[in-house]
This record gives sequence, structure tokens and C-alpha cells, in this order.
Amino acid sequence: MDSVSKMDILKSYLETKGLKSTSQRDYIADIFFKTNTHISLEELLKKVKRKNTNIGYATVYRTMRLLTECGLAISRQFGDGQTRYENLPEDGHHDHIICIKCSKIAEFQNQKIEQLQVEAAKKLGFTVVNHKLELYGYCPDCV
Amino acid sequence: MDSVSKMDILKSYLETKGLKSTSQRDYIADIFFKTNTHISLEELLKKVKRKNTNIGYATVYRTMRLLTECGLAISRQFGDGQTRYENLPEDGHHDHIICIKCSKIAEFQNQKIEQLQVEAAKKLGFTVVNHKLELYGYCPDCV
DNA sequence: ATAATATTGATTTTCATTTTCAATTTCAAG
DNA sequence: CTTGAAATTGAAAATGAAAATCAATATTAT
Ligand SMILES: [Mn+2]
Ligand SMILES: [Mn+2]
Ligand SMILES: [Zn+2]
Ligand SMILES: [Zn+2]
Repeated sequence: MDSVSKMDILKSYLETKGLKSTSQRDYIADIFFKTNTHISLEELLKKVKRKNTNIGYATVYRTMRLLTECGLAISRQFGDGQTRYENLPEDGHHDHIICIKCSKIAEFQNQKIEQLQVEAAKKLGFTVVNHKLELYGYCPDCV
Repeated sequence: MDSVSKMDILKSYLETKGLKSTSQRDYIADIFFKTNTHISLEELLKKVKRKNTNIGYATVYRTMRLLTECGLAISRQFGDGQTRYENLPEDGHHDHIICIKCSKIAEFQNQKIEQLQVEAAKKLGFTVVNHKLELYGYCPDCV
């Protein structure tokens, strides 16, 4: 999905909630849509401020909440005490492996694991709505 | 493992670190060893205060850090903003499924999933040191 | 007993997140 | 183009859990 269609989704979400499309929201969303990392609020604010000095932290925070609500952003907690956001992946859900030395993040998909999760839950009478799977270890560069 | 041997492990850990065994530490550890839930610091403090009014939050906090360091306690973050502690399980590592309605926590072990995780990491050149797997959904009581 | 060292618990600090609020902007109606 | 209601903004304050500080107290070896 390209930035334009994402912006359309955001705008129609705002409309359904009786919220307004503003230049700040648009700009923050645009910058976010162009990032392909797992970005923190501080990092995003820094990027946004480069061209738009007067945008505040609170607006970035609120915009990311909106993007998360409408499914265009996914919030992640990798245990470093900071919430990070990533764009809704093209190719569906993925999980993460994080280097405990250099903090590099790699992504992977494993349909077998997903399936076994649902089965494990079923055995306990649970229905799975979502899950969090994070592997921690050493990346190729850190041995 | 019984509380007595756990206390022995704690005491020898303290010794190696040049730390002292105290009545507060012993009491907090004893109460913790007897819990079989995923307990928060606040909850543990409350339990401890029932018989020992003068023990402070900071000592409970520090004791749980010691227990975590020496492997007798495992700290967990289930996304409610509070760190929870559980006793080192008898039967090895397990993962969790949490009810998003009533917060009930169930545990499960799945060797196949563990194995697939290592394989998925290997494909990316990573070595897994530890992992976090949490399923979120509805428990049998909450449909 | 003495001195060195560790512990305690109240308090303060830290820090990310969330909320508040007065000023500003947007937008539909006249 | 005005007007006024409603939403937005950004600075600042509040929140809350975790971590650190520190003076008073307790422990330990000599
Ligand atoms: Mn990702
Ligand atoms: Mn458990
Ligand atoms: Zn690395
Ligand atoms: Zn439930």
C-alpha cells in the first residue's frame, strides 16, 4: 500500500470519528508512512521537527495513537522501555528477533508457529485474539 | 524444589555477592516462595505487610531483584504496565496465555514451538538466548 | 568495644506516557 | 465574508512504575 492510500484510510477514519484532517497530522503521518524502521516517538518527533519546527511532542503522540487505532501503525514494546511504531506490513503479520548486543531487529514469519499457538490455546479452552512473540539473542554481526 | 532449598540457594547467592542474610529478606523471600501466582510488587508488599508492618516497598523491590538475579524468580511483563514475578517453575520454561477480559493467566509448554523458534532465528543467522511468547485472547469463562 | 560495611525504609528522582488547558484553527451556517 | 461551536495544538503539568538516594540502623570481623 502506498502513502497516498494510507492517507486516504487515515482521512476516512478521522471522518468517522468526527475528527479533522490537519496539516500537522498529515505531515506526521506522511513522515511515518515513509519510515521503514521500528521508530520511537522521540525519533519520529526529531524527524518531524527537521522541516516543521513548531510541531509538538503531544501532537506526534496523539497522531500515532490515531494511526494505531485505525490499524495503519503497530505499536511494539521490545523491552527497552520505549514504545516503538512500525508501518502495517505489506505481507501480513510478522514476529521479531532482537539482538541483545547491538539492538538490531530482524523480522520473520512462521505459519507453523502461528498454528501451534492456536492449538496450544485451544487445549486450554482459550481463543487467541493476538500474540506477542519476541526472540532475543545475538545477530550475525555480534556472534 | 521446596522453600528450604530455595532459601539455601538465596543465601549462597548472597554470600557470593558479599551480601547479608537479613530477617526482612528472608521473610519477603519466604512469602514469595509460597505464592503460586504472577504477583506484582504492590501485591507482594501487601502480603508482606500483613505480618510485618514495618517492611518497606524498597526492600521488597530490592529482594525481588536479588531473587531474579539468582534465578529463583522470573520477572514478567504482561502489558498492563506492572512487572510481575513468578517462582522458577518446577517443570522448566513455560509460556503464557492471558484473558483480555478477566486477566486470567494460563500456562503452557510446547517443545515444538520452542524448536521452531530456534530454527526461524537460525535462518536469519541469529542465536536465541531467550524469548517472550504471550498469547492474548478469551478464557473459557469469558467465551 | 570499635570501626568498617551493608541494610533499611522513607523519600526523591527519573523517565516514558498521558492529560490538561488556554490559545488557535477549522468549518458549517447565516 | 462574519460568526460561533467544536476540534486542534503545543507547552506544561500530572501520572505512575521503577530506580536511586540517604541518614539512621544493624551486622560483622577484629
Ligand atoms: Mn516489525
Ligand atoms: Mn507463569
Ligand atoms: Zn547485534
Ligand atoms: Zn477471562
